[in-house]
Amino acid sequence: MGDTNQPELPASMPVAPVQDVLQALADPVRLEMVRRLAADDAPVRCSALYDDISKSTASHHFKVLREAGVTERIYVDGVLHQRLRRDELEEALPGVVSSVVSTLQPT
Amino acid sequence: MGDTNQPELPASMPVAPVQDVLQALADPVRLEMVRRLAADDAPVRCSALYDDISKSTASHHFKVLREAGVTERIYVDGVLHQRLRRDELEEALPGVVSSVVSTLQPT
DNA sequence: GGGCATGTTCGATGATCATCAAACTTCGTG
DNA sequence: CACGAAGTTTGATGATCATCGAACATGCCC
Repeated sequence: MGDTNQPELPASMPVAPVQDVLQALADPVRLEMVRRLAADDAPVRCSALYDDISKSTASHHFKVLREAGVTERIYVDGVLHQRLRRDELEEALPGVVSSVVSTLQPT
Repeated sequence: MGDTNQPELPASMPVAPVQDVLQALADPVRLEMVRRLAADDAPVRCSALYDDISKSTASHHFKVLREAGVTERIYVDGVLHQRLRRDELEEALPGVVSSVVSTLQPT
């Protein structure tokens, strides 16, 4: 019917308590994911968010980020993407995302 | 001579890379310590920064915070205190401390 | 429908880390 | 100087978590 053929996805979590958000960001792999998400400021294909780890590990990190309310999943042209929930995060923890994301990465 | 009889303490670390700061803050015990430090905005006696954990555990957490450049040790009247390095943190990661500290704690 | 690509879930394994008690250091005080 | 208070260090233990491969789910395309 009016079905756009986009698969249904569970509703996004609210942004979790600071503790959990910090924990989510405090992992190098996840921080890099968030950096890449922030760089585009648009939904990004999952596979573009990591290198050198297995799909299952990546999926695990997606889950952690999602359950902390940092990201959400959306379909774009039938392809799963991750989106950084900038506005919600800015409201819950003003300054944190931009600060964390804009810092130079140590070698 | 001009010696104030204050014991010497090693110089403070520079604020560590974001990764390490986040890791330091991403522990409930340490976050509570930082909250108490921020509440006073002045050096605080070590023993006033925690309850329900052993001295050795507390000392471990102090070390983590210190090595991330989040806190430093100073002597006040011959008594060891911890101080939150607000200014340095604000410069390195603007908004993070105030955001993290001012959030309501979940029960 | 069959095959392929892309993510997720599950179970197991190894590494990291929070925790503690005990021994040690250091300072202040009687 | 001996004692006590306050932190630190060390070594051990248990819990948490990042990682992987294998099996499963889902959507796309020929």
